[in-house]
Amino acid sequence: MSFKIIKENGSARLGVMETVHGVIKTPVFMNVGTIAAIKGAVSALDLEEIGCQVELSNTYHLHLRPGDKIVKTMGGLHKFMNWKRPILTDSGGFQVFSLSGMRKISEEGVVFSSHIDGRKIFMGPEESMQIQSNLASTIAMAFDECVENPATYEYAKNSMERTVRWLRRCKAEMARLNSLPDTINKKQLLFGINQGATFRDLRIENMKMTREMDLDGYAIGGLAVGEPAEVMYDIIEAVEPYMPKDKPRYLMGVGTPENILEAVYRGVDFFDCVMPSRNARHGHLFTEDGIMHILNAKFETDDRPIDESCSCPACRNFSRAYIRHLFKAKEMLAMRLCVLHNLYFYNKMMENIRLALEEDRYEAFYKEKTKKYTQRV
RNA sequence: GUGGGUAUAGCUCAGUUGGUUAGAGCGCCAGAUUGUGGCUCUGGAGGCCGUCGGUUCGAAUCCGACUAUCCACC
Repeated sequence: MSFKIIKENGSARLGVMETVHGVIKTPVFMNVGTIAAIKGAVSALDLEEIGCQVELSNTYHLHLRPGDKIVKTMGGLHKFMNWKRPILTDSGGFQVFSLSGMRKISEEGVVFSSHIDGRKIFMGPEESMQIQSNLASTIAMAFDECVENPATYEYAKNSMERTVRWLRRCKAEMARLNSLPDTINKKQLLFGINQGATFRDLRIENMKMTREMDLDGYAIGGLAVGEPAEVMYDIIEAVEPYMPKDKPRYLMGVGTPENILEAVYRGVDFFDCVMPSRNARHGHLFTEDGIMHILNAKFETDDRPIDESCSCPACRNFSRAYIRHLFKAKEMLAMRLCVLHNLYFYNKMMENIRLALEEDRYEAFYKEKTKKYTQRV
C-alpha cells in the first residue's frame, strides 16, 4: 500500500492510494453496499457506470447472512459480488450498537442479539478481524465502540480507552491472519478509528495513542450521531493536526454534500454515507441546483430529467414525471433509478472536488457549491 | 315490478341509550432521514353526515317521503 499527497489547498488534500485491488483517487466517497449489494437493485455492474471507486460492505451483516465462511468458500467478497476494485468492510462495531436492542459490552467484546432471528452472538476485536479476513476486503476497519450522543465525559473516556485496547488486539490479530497460508487477501489493510464523543481532549488523547500503532489509515468515528454540524467540524479541526499527514483520513458515516465539502476543507480524504442511497429510496434527490423531492406534486407533469446537467442513467433517459409516477406506483424501478442518480451525483461531486484541488481553487469551489447544494429545487 | 339492505373525508368504514368544534385506516399535500432492518417518524389539508320534511331544548343517530345504489325474487 502506498498513499501519496499530490496537492494541498490549505488543509484539503488531493491524493492517490494504491492497493492490491487498484488505485483510489482521494478525496473519495465510498458507495455503501452493506450486504454486498447496493439497496435498490443496484449491482456491481452498475457501480462502474456511476463512477464508484470503492464499495463498502458490512462485517456484521455479512457475518449473519450469508456467513463470512460461506463468502470465503465462494472465493471472497470480490469474487462473490463480482467487483474487482477496492472494498472497505466496516467492522460491525457500529451495528452492534445501532441495530441490536439487547447487547452487553465487556472488555472482551460485545454480546448482542441478531436483528434477523434474535440469537445471541459474540463479537470482539479478534472475531471482527477474522470475519473481515474471510471476506477478504481491501481495507478492514478496527472494531470500536460508537458512543451514543450525548455521552457523559466519564463514559466517553472509558469507552475511548477500551477502543484503543481493542485496536491493539485488532492489529495483532490481523498480523496473525495475514500470515496464514489460506488467507485470501494477505495484504489486507487496517484503519484505526478515533473516538471520544464530543470532547476535544479525549479525541486528541485518543488520536495520539492511535497514531502510535502505525496503521494504514485513520478514521474519525462517532460523529454525525445527532450533534450539531458545527460540533462535528470542531472535532475534526481538533483532531486533524494529530493525524499522520502521509496516511488517508476517513470520516465515517458522513454525510450531506455540505458536510463532505466542509470536511474535505478540513483535511479528510475518505467518506461513506447511506444518505444518497437511503434518501433516494424515499424520493429525496441531490442535484446541482439543490435538494429535490421527486414526490412533490409540482413534478407531476415535469418533462425534464431530475438534473439537466447530469449524465447518469436516470437523467439520460427518463423524466421527473415518469420517475414520480414510478414512486407513486411503488415500482422498484423508481428506487433503482433514484439510487443510481444520487450515487452518480456523489461520485461526480468528489470528482469535481478533486479537479478543484488539482487546479488550486478548492476554497472558492466549496463555498460556491455549499450554497447551491443546500437550496431547494 | 315486489321484498330487504346501504347512503358519514378522495377510498373503505367507525360513530355508545339522541348531548359541545363528527373520527380511524388508507390515499393526498409537506417535512425529517448521516460507519442502511427497502424502514420509520413528524406535521397539514379535506365532510351541508344522500335530499326534503317531521319529532325534540338538542338529530349523523328517531320517524316519513324522495333519490341513488346493492342483493334476492318475479
